[in-house]
Amino acid sequence: MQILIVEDDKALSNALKQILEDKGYFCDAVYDGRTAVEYIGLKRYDVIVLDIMLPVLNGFEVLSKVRGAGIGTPILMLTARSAVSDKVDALTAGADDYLTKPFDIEEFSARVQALTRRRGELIMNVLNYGDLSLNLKTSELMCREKSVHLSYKEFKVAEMLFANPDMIVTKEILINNVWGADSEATDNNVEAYISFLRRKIKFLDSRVRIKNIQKIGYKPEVSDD
Amino acid sequence: MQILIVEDDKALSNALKQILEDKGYFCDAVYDGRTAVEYIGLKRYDVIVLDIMLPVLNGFEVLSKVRGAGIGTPILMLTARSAVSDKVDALTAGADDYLTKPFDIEEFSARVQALTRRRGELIMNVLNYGDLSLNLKTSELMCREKSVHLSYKEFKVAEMLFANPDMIVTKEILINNVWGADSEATDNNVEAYISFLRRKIKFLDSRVRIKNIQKIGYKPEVSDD
DNA sequence: ACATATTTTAAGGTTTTTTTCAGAATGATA
DNA sequence: TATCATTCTGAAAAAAACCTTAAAATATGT
Repeated sequence: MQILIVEDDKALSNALKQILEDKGYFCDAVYDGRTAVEYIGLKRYDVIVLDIMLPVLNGFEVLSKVRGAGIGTPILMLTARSAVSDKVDALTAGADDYLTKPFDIEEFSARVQALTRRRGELIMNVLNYGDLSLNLKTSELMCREKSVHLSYKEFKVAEMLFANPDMIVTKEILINNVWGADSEATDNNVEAYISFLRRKIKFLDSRVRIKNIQKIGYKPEVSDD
Repeated sequence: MQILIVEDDKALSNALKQILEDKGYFCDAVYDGRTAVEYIGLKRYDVIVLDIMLPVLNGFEVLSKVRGAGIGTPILMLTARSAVSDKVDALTAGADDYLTKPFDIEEFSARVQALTRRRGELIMNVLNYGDLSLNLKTSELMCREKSVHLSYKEFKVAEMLFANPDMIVTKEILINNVWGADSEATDNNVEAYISFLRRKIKFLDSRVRIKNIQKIGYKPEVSDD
């Protein structure tokens, strides 16, 4: 398990490194945003621990570059004060979890460990796709500043699509997973919900699109414009 | 099962080796393109995992040497970033599957496993013929940079032709497989679809042609010019 | 029970796919 | 070469799949 620690306070950085290495993780530590982006481009990490206050590029800038490059590595953000707006910013910017300084060591390892669970059974708070992030706890769909609430079924459909971005999700699969295998739901139900989701994604000014491949199914993609 | 890992990032290489050996595969790891070609010439592998960015010879060059030597070992390409053109290149150059870095471990093993299924029941994501490759999931037909979407029936016809490039596929077989044995479809339906396909293949500037043998059927071939 | 939010249903519109058909082109045969 | 059968192709019609929206029906919370 490879972890990147991005934290300019060297004392803290060393401490975190120590803690994680004791748990058997392999860690790289960097001390500014630009170097972090370089490292992330070069090597595959399982988790990135990212401070917000950083020289050169700050945490949010790093985050948006990373997500912008289509890299979905789980990110644990370290926010200085407990300012609510920072937490919210971190999550809307595509982080998977955040922790407010000062924090408890046990708390810290627990969060990292949660993020290293292999995907699928990963306990994530947030599911990222493109510039969108779906908060799995609150059903909020966010893109940069904006955010909308998804209804239960909208949420389930979005989760299906964004959790398996490589595969094309058929209407049948959606019906089975969202409405239930023995339901009466028709293709039109799915179509209606895809339409609802598209409207909300458009409202968020996201670059994500839900593409239809006739007779096969739906698949999310990131558009160019 | 013998697997060759061609990846110059030693950390990643070791990780992949570990993963595959845990699953019971025997792995060799090499760190540059030339050595890879040597190994492949010497020993028979069941799957080759091939990075694109490599010292001495890059992934594409290795791929074309291997295929040029008439070696058909399934190849899983690792492309950095999700640059679409790289994916397309990998597939058109004769790879059997690709994976975008960074990737999920489960995803990786699943792909390798898919490629080690004994041929015939091989689960392929892509069907190659000449300079064309047909994405079996998305119904995209690609040739170098370009790519077009095939409709359901176009796709089925193309699949029939390219999956059995040695045999001449009769109209009857096509009708049975694409339209269904009890359908009303006439020979002209087949002719129309062959025409659609030819137009799209021409649009892609491919060297593949669909040849007609009077009163018998159709067969794909690679033209000289 | 009321207001609010969610889900279902249905109808009309749009787009894509498929079929049809007629004329042109090609190939086989005498 | 003339004739006939087969195949090719483009345009248009028909069908199917999909999208969107509004309104009706349900569900949920206060």
